[in-house]
Order: sequence, then C-alpha cells, then structure tokens
Amino acid sequence: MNTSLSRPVLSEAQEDYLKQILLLGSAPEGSSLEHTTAVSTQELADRMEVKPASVTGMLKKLAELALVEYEAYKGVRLTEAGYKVALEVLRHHRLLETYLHQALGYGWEEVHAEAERLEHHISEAFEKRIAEWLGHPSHDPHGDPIPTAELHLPEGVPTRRLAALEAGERGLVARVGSQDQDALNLFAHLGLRPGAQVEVLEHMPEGVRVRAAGERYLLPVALTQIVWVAEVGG
Amino acid sequence: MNTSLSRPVLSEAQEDYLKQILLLGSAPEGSSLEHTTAVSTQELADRMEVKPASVTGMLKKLAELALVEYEAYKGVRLTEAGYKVALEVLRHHRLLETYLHQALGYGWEEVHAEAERLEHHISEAFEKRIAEWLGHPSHDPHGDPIPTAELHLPEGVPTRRLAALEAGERGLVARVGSQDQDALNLFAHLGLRPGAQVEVLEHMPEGVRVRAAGERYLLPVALTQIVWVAEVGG
DNA sequence: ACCCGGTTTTAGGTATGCCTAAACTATTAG
DNA sequence: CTAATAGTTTAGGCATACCTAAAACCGGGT
Repeated sequence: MNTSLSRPVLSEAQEDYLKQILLLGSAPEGSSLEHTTAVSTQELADRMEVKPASVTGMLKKLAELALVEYEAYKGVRLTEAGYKVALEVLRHHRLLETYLHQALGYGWEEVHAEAERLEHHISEAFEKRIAEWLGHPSHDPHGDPIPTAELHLPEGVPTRRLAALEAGERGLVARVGSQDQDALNLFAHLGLRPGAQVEVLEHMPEGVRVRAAGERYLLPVALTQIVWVAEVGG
Repeated sequence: MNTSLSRPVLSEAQEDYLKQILLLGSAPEGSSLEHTTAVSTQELADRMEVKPASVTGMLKKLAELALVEYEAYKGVRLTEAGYKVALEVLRHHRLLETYLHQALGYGWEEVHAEAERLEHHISEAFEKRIAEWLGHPSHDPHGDPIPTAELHLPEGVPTRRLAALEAGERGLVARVGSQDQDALNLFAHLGLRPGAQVEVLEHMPEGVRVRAAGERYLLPVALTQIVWVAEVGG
C-alpha cells in the first residue's frame, strides 16, 4: 500500500533545495507546476545561506536524478517528479506548523523553526496521524495552503497585499508570507495574525498607517508587502 | 536562560554513540555513572550496525571532546559530560515514545523507530511542552525510566526477569527491554505489555509456559530474559 | 561593437562518517 | 610457552555537502 514506491531516498539538503525551488519559483498565489518560473543560482544561495558555487553543485546532482531541469546560466525548474517531492516536504512542514500551534500551544510565529528541523524526519505514519488529529486542515498558522495527501495545493480565496488597499479599506489577514523571525515576532506582537481584521488608515512615504487589534501603527512598506488580505465578508 | 550553555553541538552520530555507550554499560537496573562498566568496540559495532573500524574512529573523536574515556583495546566509559549528554538524548527518546503512544495513539511496540529518528531534532522547547502535556511521566511505554529534566534517572521498584519466576508465581510486567521490532510485535500481539499480569505455569527445556491476558503460551527462553516483572501487590 | 561588472561555473580543498583490507594485540587452548 | 583466534586498530578510500579562489559567461550601456 506504499503509494510512493518510486520515491528515491533523498538527503535533507536535497529536499530543502527542492522545497526552496518550489517556493521561489511560485507566484504568491500560484499553485500548479506550469505556473512556476525558473529560479536563479543566486536566489537559491541567498535563501539557503550557502555560496552560489555550492548551489551549482547540488543542482547538477538533482538534474542527474531528474528532479529538476537545469541548464547552466539559465536557472532551474522542477520536473514533475521534483515537484511531487517538494510538495511532500511542504506538506510535512505545514502540517507540523499547524500541529505545533494547535496541539502543543506554540505561538504561530514560533512554529517555523521547529517544523523546519522536523519536516525531514517524520514518517508517513506520523504525517497521517497529525493530519487526522487536526482534521485535515487546509491552511497552516501563517495562512499558507497545505498540500493535500494527494499532493494538490488547495486554491485560496483571492487576496491582495496589504500595501494595495486604499485608505479606508478593511480586510481580513489571510496570510503572513514571511520566513523572517523578527518580522514574525513583530506581527505577532502587533496582533497582526491570520484571521485578524485590519484597516488601512493612510498611506505615507515611510509606510502605511493601519489599525489592527484595536490599535494604530505605522507599518514600514516592506512589511505591508508581506501581509495578504482578503475581503471582510468573503 | 539557556541552562545548557556548555553543551557543544554534537552530530547525530555522536549522540547515538553516547546513548549506546550508556545503555550497553548500564546494568539492567543500574542508574548512576559509577555503576556503569566499560563497553567494547565490538558491542558498539553490533548495536549500531556499523563496522568495528568505524567505532574506533568515533571513539577517538569523542575522547578528544572529553565525552568518553577511551584506551585502545580496553573499551570505553562515559565521562561526566558524556553521561549528561547521553541522558539528555535518552530523555528525548523516552519522552517522545511516551508522547507518540499517549497523544497520537501509536502502539507501544511501534514507538521506538519514530522516536529514534526524532530524538536528535527536537528543541528543548519541544521537550518541555510534551513533558508538560504528559504530566512529567517517570516511565515510557516499554517501562523504561525517563531521565528527569535535571537528568536523574528515577529508581524503579525491584524487578526480576520473567525467566527467574518459579512455576506458579505471578507478577506484573514492569519492563519489556527489547530494541528488536519482531520481539516487540510478538509481545504486543500476546498482550504481554507493561502493566499486564503474567503467571509462570511451567519451566520447560524449550522455554517457559506462561499465562498472560487470559491465554497460555510457550515463550522461548530468550524472550523470558527480556521481560522484567514486579511483585503483584508491590 | 565592445567592455565592464555582476552572475555563474570550475577547480581544488575541508570535515564527517562510513567502508574494506591488512596489520596488530590480547587471550585462551593445547 | 607458544600458537591460534577473536577482537581491535591502522591505512587508505568513498560520498555528501559545504567552502574559497579564479576563470568563464552574459547582458546592458556607450
């Protein structure tokens, strides 16, 4: 009954590369392999905190395994097989984040680092048990979609960046798309979490004045690019 | 607030060696560093499923880190520092086993493999949260004692091997001390789990006739050495 | 058309943790 | 007391996954 008979055993590093190629190559709301773009060596090197030369080496290895299509000087794309692996890793990650939050009381801003380490080490049995415990959730605590057991990414409701709201508009935080711990801590502190209501009060040169959790803040522009907002009634 | 400031970052392999040196060097009921015996290269090689040459190499490295005392041809012992690390790993392992059993519904015979992989990858925060969720348990699902947060091994009630009971004697299974999955599966199947009552019916050349969970079995001698039994009323 | 600077790749090196094969040590049997 | 044998260590290799330094590429601006 093992449905992933064909899955070769990959190293932690290899899984991480595939996951990052997926994340970097996907549009913020993209969901299928066809909608991904090629990812550069540099981008990967930055994200993985590794030198570009190391990335080149790994990409060659992944290309040999037919998990990516790689042409020198032109960036990488996932193959169908590589996409599957990336989604599996992403499913582990996001299920773990959700479980840590719901079952163990971690703050939504704390779950990333722990999940990052565990995602490569849990069995399919573990994945299944936490998914069942959670009732097969569709989104993690950051608002990111969790790939299904069949490895499809659920479509989300339409969202816009917080930066794109006009003064006076309100919305519900749908997703906080940051990997940066400091930014997450700040958002958590401000009560700007998925599910919360926000209102844009005013656009200023240094940022955006918003109201969230009953308080007003001036949010630097960079941070308003990271928060995705859905219609209030939607 | 980090209480383990001094703890150097060790590799997974190094942690595993330290753990096995502790387990192999401890008497079945032993609990302090003074009561441990030296462990041979061969024993370690067998347990870790690795060649003796590899063990020698690792022991040299651990000796340099002052985690073990090692003299060529004479086996290894843990130092105070190595003992601490080993207990920490053991605590992670046994807490995880307990958590998998209690919180996620794993069978007591299934938890070992999953815990084995996860023990090296959980944070102190994770350890703390599952310990709290479990109410700071003193024993894992196999009946093995869990080192406390302060890294002391709790004393157990006195136990004897099932093999040592006279015909007609009864007792409570206190501990099933096996790492072998097949043996565990068998015990689980027979209902011979920690907490269950057993009675020795008869000693025979090929094994011991016992009654457990209302049924009678002939248990091979080797397996009766693995099961530890406490007084019924004790 | 060409040059410059950033990006990417090549070449060569490190550390870990395992392997095999061969040399060595210790202990036990005769 | 020596010789066989079981246990151990040394020597030399391999794969992974990183690194630095230097060479190769490529696209934009003049």
